[in-house]
Amino acid sequence: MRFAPNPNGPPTLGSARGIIVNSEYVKKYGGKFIIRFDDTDPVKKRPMPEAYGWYLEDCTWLGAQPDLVITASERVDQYYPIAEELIRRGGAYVCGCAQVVFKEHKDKGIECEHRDQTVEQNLDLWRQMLDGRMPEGGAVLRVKTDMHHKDPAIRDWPAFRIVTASHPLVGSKYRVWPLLDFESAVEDHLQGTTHIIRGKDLADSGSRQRYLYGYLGWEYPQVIHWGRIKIHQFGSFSTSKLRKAIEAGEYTGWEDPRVPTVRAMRCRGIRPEALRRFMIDLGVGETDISISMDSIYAENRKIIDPEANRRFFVWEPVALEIEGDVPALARAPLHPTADRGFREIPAGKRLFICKSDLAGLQVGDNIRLKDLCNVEITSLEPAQARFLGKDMGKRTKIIQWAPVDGPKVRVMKPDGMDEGVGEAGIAEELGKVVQFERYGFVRVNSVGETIVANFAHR
RNA sequence: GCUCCGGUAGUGUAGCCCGGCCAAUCAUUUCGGCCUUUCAAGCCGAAGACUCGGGUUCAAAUCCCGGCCGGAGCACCA
Repeated sequence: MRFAPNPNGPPTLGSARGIIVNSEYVKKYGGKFIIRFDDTDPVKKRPMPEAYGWYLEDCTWLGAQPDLVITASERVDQYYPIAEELIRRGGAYVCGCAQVVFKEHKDKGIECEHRDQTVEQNLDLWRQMLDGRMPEGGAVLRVKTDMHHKDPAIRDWPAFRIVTASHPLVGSKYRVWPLLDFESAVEDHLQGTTHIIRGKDLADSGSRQRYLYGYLGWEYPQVIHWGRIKIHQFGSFSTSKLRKAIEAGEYTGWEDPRVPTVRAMRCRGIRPEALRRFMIDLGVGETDISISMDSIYAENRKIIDPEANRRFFVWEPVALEIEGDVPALARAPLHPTADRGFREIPAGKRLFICKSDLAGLQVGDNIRLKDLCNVEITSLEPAQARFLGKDMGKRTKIIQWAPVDGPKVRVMKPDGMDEGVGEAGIAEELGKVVQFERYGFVRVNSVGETIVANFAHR
């Protein structure tokens, strides 16, 4: 099995599906999981040098360590002898038609004059392509299929073209570059690929590539196609679009919580196992699907809920003055069910509560400040209350609070940000996932003057 | 225009190949209830689907034909 990305950005959730499902089949049935970088276009889909490493990192994080990593751009000279053999067997010809001309021939099912060239003529022209006597755009090497094939998409397809631009990885080492159908077909054979899962946008590739396999006497792998995947919360996205948006400064980078990359998920505290379960559950259907992050979040919650410590965070804080014997210190459990000890939070007569909580209160209401005490609201503006006692008593509304000298906390969310004050202990959770009570799960990303956390989900 | 591929609850998914055990699985979602020092989690319950029309058959989600709807390919992109 293989996963064959173009490294023009880091893996997205769409890539994650390919990585996870392919590697899962290998885990289940044996075989090898290969990452193959299809980076044979130095211009239109120009690869990004950093992205190669990003793929490997994210694969490992996703629990899909590849058995082999190959990079097409470093192997182009291995493709040339195969092209030559193909020409010798009469399976390909050098076509000098202008693009628009050939397009018309294709649509009408007309064979061009280059198709009848002899093997010797083709070999000579091929060498001219290789050694620079042929200009860029001057000719392509075409695989002979059938110009009367009922599906125009299959008719004599191009296998190599001349590109003089420098490649980010191998520079100007090659001037004749293979196109995907050729490169992919040859590598699949070279690596002994038995099963391919790929997007249904490549469904016609099989028909094209079978001609090549036929000329060379190779056996074509089993293929499954799957539909497009869309995510409600992110809409449709493409790596190149994201890249533009990031370069334009719309996002802080590839790890921005608003972006559907694997690394952004990691920085939000989404666990690889949650992604794996989700992607495996999706299966390999051919239907286009439009999924919701909710399912991923639900999987993730099952994993992190038992592990995440609880902390107080008050967004849009407003001060509440309390009259009476408010304890100076609160002892709150780090986790509601697991026996993990307590955290101590300084309290006192002046505390922060959420503006939205205050908005739901009326004078005379009794509320519980969680793990601290009960109070009765005596005034709304300014917010004032009276200490009632430390005991819980009968059921009352329970809200969280924060000390007035607590650290500033900023939570970056997929759809904005929240700012407020939290308990000092949050700083101890750097890099970890915690639950801000009555708010949601976050990953603490940086600790400084302001603590910055990325929102995972509720 | 030519070609190919799909269509099960709001969203995914199982079942379809090899027709009956399907008054259709599981998850998510939404809504109730229980529990609870979080509007979390957990537990209990409810809601909600075979695209339509023909045909074959004792019997169709499953097989056949047609319509409708959706997606993809027809690049010197991947």
